[in-house]
Amino acid sequence: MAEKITPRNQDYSRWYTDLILQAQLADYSPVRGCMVLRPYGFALWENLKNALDRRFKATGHENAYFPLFIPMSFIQKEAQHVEGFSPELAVVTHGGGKELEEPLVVRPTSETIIGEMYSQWIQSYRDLPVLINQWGNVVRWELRTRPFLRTMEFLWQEGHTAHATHEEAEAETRQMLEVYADCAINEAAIPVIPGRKSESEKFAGADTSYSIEAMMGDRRALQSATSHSLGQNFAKAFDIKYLDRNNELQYCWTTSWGLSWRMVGAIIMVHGDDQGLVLPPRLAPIQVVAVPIYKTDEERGGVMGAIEKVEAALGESVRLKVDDRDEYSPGWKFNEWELRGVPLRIEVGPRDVAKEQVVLARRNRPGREGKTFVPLSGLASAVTDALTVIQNEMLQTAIEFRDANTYHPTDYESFKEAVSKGFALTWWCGEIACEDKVKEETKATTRCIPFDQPGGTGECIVCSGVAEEVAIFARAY
RNA sequence: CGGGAUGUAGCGCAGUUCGGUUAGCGCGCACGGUUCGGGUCCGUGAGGCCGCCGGUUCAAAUCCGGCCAUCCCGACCA
Repeated sequence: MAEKITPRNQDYSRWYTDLILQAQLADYSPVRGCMVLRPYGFALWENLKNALDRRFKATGHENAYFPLFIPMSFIQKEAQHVEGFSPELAVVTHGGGKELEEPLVVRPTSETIIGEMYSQWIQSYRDLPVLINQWGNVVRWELRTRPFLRTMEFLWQEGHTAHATHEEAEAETRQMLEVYADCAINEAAIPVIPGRKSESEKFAGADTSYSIEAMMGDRRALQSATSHSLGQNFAKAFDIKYLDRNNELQYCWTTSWGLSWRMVGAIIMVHGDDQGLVLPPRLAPIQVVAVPIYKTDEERGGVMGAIEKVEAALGESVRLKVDDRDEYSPGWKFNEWELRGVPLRIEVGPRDVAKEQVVLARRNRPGREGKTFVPLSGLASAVTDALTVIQNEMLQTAIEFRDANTYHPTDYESFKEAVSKGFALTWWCGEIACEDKVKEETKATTRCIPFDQPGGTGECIVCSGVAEEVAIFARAY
């Protein structure tokens, strides 16, 4: 753990992997492109998962589980879908020592097998809507991988719903994007921009795709979650039909929406600094770490007594860890817990015991600035207040960073400069040709067409044609 | 799949040019002591198919051939 973290301005991507490995979120595995999620990383993912799951339940969804294996023929039923996913499928051709009659695909996503089941479960308008979510893993044969951001196997959730009308499906799609945005902003302290994907960027098989887009610490964009309005594409491919009130057979309208452990990567890159992780209090596996400081046995007794009072005062209200390891010095522990991103540290030394106080040190304000003295008597509320303050400050800092690096270019030259150093929010005519030109010349792509639009029309930044909407262009992960 | 690089202790590396006793160093690990309000210091010790297979040689981490793996840069991507 004594290794140094590569500074961000020296090599951002090494900084990123240094943090993941040294903070023990994850490790590389013997399998190329697959990572091991270590307990600390899993705890972070679990907290995110619980925060999302609460919201899913609150909006009427239930969890279920569908098979890992999907018959090859299922994938081929929806034309766009097969075209989009074929290059990255893992396929099982043998089982039990025999060649399979039909190869099985390891799911890259589950629209097809869930669609197949929905076609059996749905008969009547009375069966609708069907609102199911699945927590699981999927596999996509990626050529270049990075921990959390792009791994061959990843953990995620995928919601799949079926509705009687287009309007209802569209409302569901938008609602779930809102859920993601709310979770990103209020749990992960990541400001995200919700919007619509361009035609070229949308999900294989969707009518319309929506996403939330976030700016990372290197000013590149990360698509943090997506929600798709699938129209009747999958309903027609899988024969998902119902009888309406007039006894007429109708195809369902379906949706799907997903968020993966990629969000953990976003948390790292949005909040982390050169000392290590900075985790938002609401999701941090350890919210508060208490570090005792002493020299003699006598001091130890007094300090540990005070630590017990800290534990009693905080009770179950926060996720507290007491670092009573004897083999490390306090300074060593400070550095380690800062590396691991614990939002709030409590220091208790002999001087504090004498004054019946403790030191609170806030992770998001390094050094002396983030340290305050708090009397033991009012500790519980001081700690919960501090956690709230940290959560809010982290979001505020991230908003300011994003806004400071978002440009509104009005000519192509300044546009090119803008996407080389941040987000460009500007008029776009909607033509793929313009997107392609931008991509070729700058490596930037349209991230989304934000819901928040200025109105009116403008000149497309690329071709100067009439544009009715503004889009975010950026280099993306 | 194209271009570049690297495989030596758990991790990071030196040694390979020009073959030669017992393969080193730092960190980490174990033990003892010392220290403890911002990564203490000292001592002792454990730990190695030198990526794999083959060849040359009295002798290979070192030379030759093949293979494998990983990383970086490009084309595709939650």
